[in-house]
Amino acid sequence: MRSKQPTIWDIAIKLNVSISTVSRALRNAPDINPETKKAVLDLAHQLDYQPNTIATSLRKNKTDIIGVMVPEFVHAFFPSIILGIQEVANAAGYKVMVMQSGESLEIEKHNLQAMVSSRVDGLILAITRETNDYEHIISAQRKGLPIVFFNRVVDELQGSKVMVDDYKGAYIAVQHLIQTGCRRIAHLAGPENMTIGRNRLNGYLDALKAHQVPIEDELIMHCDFVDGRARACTQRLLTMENRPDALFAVNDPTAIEALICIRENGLSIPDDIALAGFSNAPHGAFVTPSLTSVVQPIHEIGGLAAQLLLRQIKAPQQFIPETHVLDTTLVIRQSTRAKPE
Amino acid sequence: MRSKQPTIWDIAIKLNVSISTVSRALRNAPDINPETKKAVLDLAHQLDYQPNTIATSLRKNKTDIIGVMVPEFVHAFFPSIILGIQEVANAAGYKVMVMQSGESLEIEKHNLQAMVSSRVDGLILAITRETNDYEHIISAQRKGLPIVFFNRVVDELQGSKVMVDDYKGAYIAVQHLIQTGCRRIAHLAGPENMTIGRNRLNGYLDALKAHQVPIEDELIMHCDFVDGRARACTQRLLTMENRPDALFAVNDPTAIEALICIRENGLSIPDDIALAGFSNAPHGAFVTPSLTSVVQPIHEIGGLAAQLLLRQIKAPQQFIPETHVLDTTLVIRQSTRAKPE
DNA sequence: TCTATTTCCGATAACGTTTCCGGTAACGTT
DNA sequence: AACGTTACCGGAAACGTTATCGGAAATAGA
Repeated sequence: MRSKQPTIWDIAIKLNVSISTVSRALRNAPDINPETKKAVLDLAHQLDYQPNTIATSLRKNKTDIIGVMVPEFVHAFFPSIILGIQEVANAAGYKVMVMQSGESLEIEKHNLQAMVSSRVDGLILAITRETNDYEHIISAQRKGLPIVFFNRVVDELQGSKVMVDDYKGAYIAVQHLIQTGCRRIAHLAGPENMTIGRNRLNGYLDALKAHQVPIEDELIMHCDFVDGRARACTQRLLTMENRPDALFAVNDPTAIEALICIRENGLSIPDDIALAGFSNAPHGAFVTPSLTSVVQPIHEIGGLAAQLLLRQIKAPQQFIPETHVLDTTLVIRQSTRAKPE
Repeated sequence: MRSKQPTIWDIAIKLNVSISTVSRALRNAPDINPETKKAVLDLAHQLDYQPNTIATSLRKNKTDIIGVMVPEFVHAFFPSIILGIQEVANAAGYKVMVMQSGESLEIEKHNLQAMVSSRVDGLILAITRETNDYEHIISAQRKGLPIVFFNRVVDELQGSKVMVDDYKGAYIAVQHLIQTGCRRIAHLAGPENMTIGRNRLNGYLDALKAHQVPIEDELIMHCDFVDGRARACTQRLLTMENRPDALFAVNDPTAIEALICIRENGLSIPDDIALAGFSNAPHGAFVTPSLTSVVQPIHEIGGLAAQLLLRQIKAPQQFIPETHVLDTTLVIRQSTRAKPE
């Protein structure tokens, strides 16, 4: 029963002109009589004609679609970034196709293939936490697919990258913990193969060194963004003979898991244990105690990534990869002690 | 510099066979010599050949893509549903294209056009809060596009619908407030043109009636899902001469706005004012006090919607629209008083 | 009046697939 | 020896556009 959609053929026949003329009218080409153009447009509107972008894409060899793949989007972080991407992409006449890898390398590979097969004009990508083999990505790049990486960035891949100053963010967060009197500061860390994890760890380490706080390896727990692991790690930390008096979490979801665990153990924040996160979302403001966190310009990340990608799409030959590092700042809330003066 | 991607032509020439043969090999058709098939597949793999789905879509007149449009996805509600959609869609060999309307009718229209133009095989849609004209949707349906509606559902449109038992959810939430001693219960309501808003309002009203609690019109505030309005409404309620002793919010984001407002006014929850929401997300568990809320089977909504859509796609002629109403239950947390015995 | 230019339009070949319709060769059956 | 079957393959049309090319008519320039 599916009624077929009208094509330029239908319009051409009804108006007794050629499909060339119809095509010209629809994509307002210069050499056409204003009257016939109007006739075509009127009929098109009357038939509720919608151009078949598939045919156009095949012919023009471009889809005007940019793909976005993120590990997940149930936390607000990636959705907010996608918002930023969509704004600049739509403004430039591009559509956005969103996929999620679910933190699975296999799905990432599969989705990437699908993107390549659908001939997206470019891709904005945050890799999986388990992505340690980059052949599928490099293969796509070899095919000429422009890719911009963000958030989860890795040295082995080349291409434009958008990241934030993870090192500085971690440094100032840990410094703040030290300055408010904490001495045994644990770190719920991210994956070490990713720049984001390494930089935050380094910021943590250097802040400790700079303030002559001894580094203890058993206080560094790798949670690696996997759900539930932060809770287990926190539990281990809390039952140590010499309990830490502060936690610095690699991101907010990790911090919130820790917060719940601490609360369940009947300890108070920040009196027994202070807690700082790395902001993925505005939600940290709503938990109690509200979360001290490093904030990053989320919206800007998406917009910038899209801009870089569009630039590369439009001039692929003279394009030189750029790495942008956006600034981070600390927002002090209730989960850390007030600065003593 | 963009290297062109290999086509079945390249394979055919290198192997000295026709493109028909290559095509047969790639989509393992029956009548082909196993040896030539192997040769084709080997070369395809070696060239890293990826079929051009655009050409396939044009030829086969279907894209194997289902579109999803939601009002927003920075809150966890819609992303969770999309997760459910993706699972069943991917399992059935479909890709999912996600768009958001940003609660704007204009963007909804534009995106819908884009979906129609890209010839998605079907659409799962939650309309905007300001969508009161349905011509664009009906027009798409006339073109034969199968559409399944969810969450934001409206009587004027026909097609399969997936919703939850809003009436019952609201009823039991308000009943619980009454049974824990609340007498002046305000409602932060949703838009009245949407079934979801009406049903929750009716549940609220009927619960009051059933327990002989007088209905006061000035306690019903229409926040209509717009950011910030719940806060203003709550503020108005709190400064009334005769302050309500409970709030029932149409959803959790609304409830959380109210919670913050109440907290800022120095009032305590649930002692001064009890608060209940309608669960869009698991986040209600993390705020303090944790939020009493009506829970709905979020994941199931997406999966069911996708199933209904796929069924309609595969047998459009003998398809009869179905409306599914999923069950809701109440989770009692700290934002309402404990049941008195 | 004749040529040169402009204005508008049609025919047609692509784009990369799938699919229908044949066609050849090898084989088995009478 | 003639025929029907089978197994495999190629040709070519089609999907709905865009873009190139050339041609006819109208206009301009001399």
